[in-house]
Amino acid sequence: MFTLDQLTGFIAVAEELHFGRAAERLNMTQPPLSRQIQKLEKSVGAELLERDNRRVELTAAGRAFLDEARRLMALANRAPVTARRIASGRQGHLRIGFTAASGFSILGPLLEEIGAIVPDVDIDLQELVTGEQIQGLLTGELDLGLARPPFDTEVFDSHLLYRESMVLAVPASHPLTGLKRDIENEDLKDEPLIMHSPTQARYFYDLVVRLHAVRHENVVHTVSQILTMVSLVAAKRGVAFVPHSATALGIRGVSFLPLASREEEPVELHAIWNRDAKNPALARLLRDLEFAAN
Amino acid sequence: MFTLDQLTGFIAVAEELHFGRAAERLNMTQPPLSRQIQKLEKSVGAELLERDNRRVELTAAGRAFLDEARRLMALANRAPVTARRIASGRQGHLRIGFTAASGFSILGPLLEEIGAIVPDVDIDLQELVTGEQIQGLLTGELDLGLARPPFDTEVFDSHLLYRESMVLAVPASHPLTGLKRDIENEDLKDEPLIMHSPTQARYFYDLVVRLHAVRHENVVHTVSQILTMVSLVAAKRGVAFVPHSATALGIRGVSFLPLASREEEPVELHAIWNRDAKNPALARLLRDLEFAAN
DNA sequence: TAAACATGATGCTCTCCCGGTATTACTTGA
DNA sequence: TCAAGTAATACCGGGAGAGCATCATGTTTA
Repeated sequence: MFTLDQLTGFIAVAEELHFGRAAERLNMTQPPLSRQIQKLEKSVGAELLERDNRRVELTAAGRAFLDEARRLMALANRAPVTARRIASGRQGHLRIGFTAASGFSILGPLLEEIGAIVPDVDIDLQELVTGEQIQGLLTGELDLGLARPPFDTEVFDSHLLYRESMVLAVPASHPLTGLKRDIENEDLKDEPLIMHSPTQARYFYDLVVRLHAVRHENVVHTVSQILTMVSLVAAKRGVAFVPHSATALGIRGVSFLPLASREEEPVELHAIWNRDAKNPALARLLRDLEFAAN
Repeated sequence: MFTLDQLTGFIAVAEELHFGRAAERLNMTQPPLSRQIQKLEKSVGAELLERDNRRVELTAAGRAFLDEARRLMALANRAPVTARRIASGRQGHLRIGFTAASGFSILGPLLEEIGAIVPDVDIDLQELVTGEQIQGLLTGELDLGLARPPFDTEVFDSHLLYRESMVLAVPASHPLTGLKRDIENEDLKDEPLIMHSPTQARYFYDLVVRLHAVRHENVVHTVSQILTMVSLVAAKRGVAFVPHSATALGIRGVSFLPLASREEEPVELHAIWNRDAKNPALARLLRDLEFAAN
């Protein structure tokens, strides 16, 4: 097999058509360059340059090989650059999971910020519920999640992205829409309720139970996605507790009413990532976004 | 700059994810392989493999670099093969000039033969009159010509491809078409004649003058291309001496009549080439077609 | 819990390759 | 016929790379 040095030598000679000048260009003397070319020709198995003591010219095989040699050197020069860019996180792939609700609030601005920080990193987006995101982060299929607590802080680092209030979604014609004050738990004691799934949407379930003293006998549906909830409200199946960002969903026939609550903005959205993830693009992103661990 | 050996080593380790087995595959021992990888990483400027004492795995940069390394090695392996094929004449370019008339006779079968002998050689065809072909062969813009004598046998080698008779082209309604015998020079003493150019079509000019005692006062046009001649005959401008292959042109309104002649098939077509042409594809073609020099 | 094992890294030595200097061989032009 | 130019060759010295022996460290096993 030939060496890249031999290729460099050959390219120089092919361009200069003169061993002495080519050697000068390569900061070496002529004899070793002659030998380089001889070895190259031997390993290629074809005469590349025709040379008598007066002139040097390319053979047909040499012209073709010159093309290949140039391509080879270009590739050889580019490969380390690419590798370094990936190692430094300026280039590469980033797989981001997000919940449907976050898609309507923080996702857009966040992606814009990411695009400004690492413009050459390809972003793969996947809409996934929190549980699926956790799974993906564990198996390495995901680099970053936009999800809700709780998660194992032994395994994951996180950064609070966003807080918002909880609001009550009601059918547009509902009597409560006439109320001039925040909704109290008492106002809902006879309302049919569309409730979060205690397994699939445990975060909301726990939050609503804790803050709003849900009467379980009022629950008419149990669902896991905010979008489904709002659709059911629009269909007049009942009322539902949803995060404020759900107002951006733009579904007709639904009104959103403020809730009286002990906590101002109890709904949290976190960016979470595997503590020992290896993706350099993630590392750079976290650094530049100043998502200090935890 | 890294070496191709380092790339080979890296590819082996990346595929085995085990230095010992990779070294075995490369017929070497493990320590120099470890050092190869270290040097490669240093020259690339990025960590490509993450290795503790138990496992080896690729970094993100390593995965990308592996792709590039494979491409590089594939190119490096292919380049000499291509060069050898071109040097042996099995691959490459062949530029062939031909006269319009030969395009209707020998060119098709010849190209078929060439395609069978050197299927991977690209053939560039150019229709050129003999003089232009000679020029092209001298400057190296052409490898092979299909042309008529004379040419300088000091510079060119040649091979007689084809002989044919001369025939007389006359308008379809012409009185001579009634004749039941070959045309004699005497029959043409009052016929308007479309004649070959003594400069541009010197071969035909000389031939016709020598064999058919042209009366110059009968010449109504002087043209250089057979196709033009036959068109003028069709337009009833006169009669013309053309090679027999002109009957294949398929122009309406023209009849071709046999000529009495001292020579059976006086019109020659030669393959000619520059004696010291360098194109290996030409050398192989001439060898395989058994076009012994001259 | 300690010993054996597995595996990548390191130290050392030897050989071979590569580059430099000096010289040769050959061609060309004055 | 000689001078100049240019690629090839001879010879030598330094450095890179391969192998062997060994180390460091983490895992498995008794």
